[in-house]
Amino acid sequence: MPKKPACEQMLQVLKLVPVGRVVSYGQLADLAGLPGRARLAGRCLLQCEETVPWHRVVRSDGRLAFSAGFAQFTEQRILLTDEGISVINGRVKMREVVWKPDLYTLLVELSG
DNA sequence: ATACGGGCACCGG
DNA sequence: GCCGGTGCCCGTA
Repeated sequence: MPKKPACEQMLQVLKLVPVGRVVSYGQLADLAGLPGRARLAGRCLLQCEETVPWHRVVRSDGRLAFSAGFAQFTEQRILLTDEGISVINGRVKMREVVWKPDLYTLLVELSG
């Protein structure tokens, strides 16, 4: 795994999250080799300039990070719904939609 | 048992 | 210090 700036590595991982699946901020950080940096993951998405599936990132308990009533909350709900992920009471059912990547495959994809 | 929602500790930038 | 696109504990229903 080549050494890269933290945000870039997390965005790399994020791009691999398949349609219809989600990851938590902490999971994204973990997979990027930055355990315990959940909030950093959120910051990366905020500052991110390229196009990434930001809507596939939610809190570890399934709640959307944005507060209900904010435009981005609605946007995320719509994007997720379009992918077949139902958002009820501002949260998704992690048991059903969380991404569980095969770590070996992930490593290969990040390397080459 | 399970879901909802409030609240606060955590940890960089 | 201050401030988050967090995590997770805990009381309720």
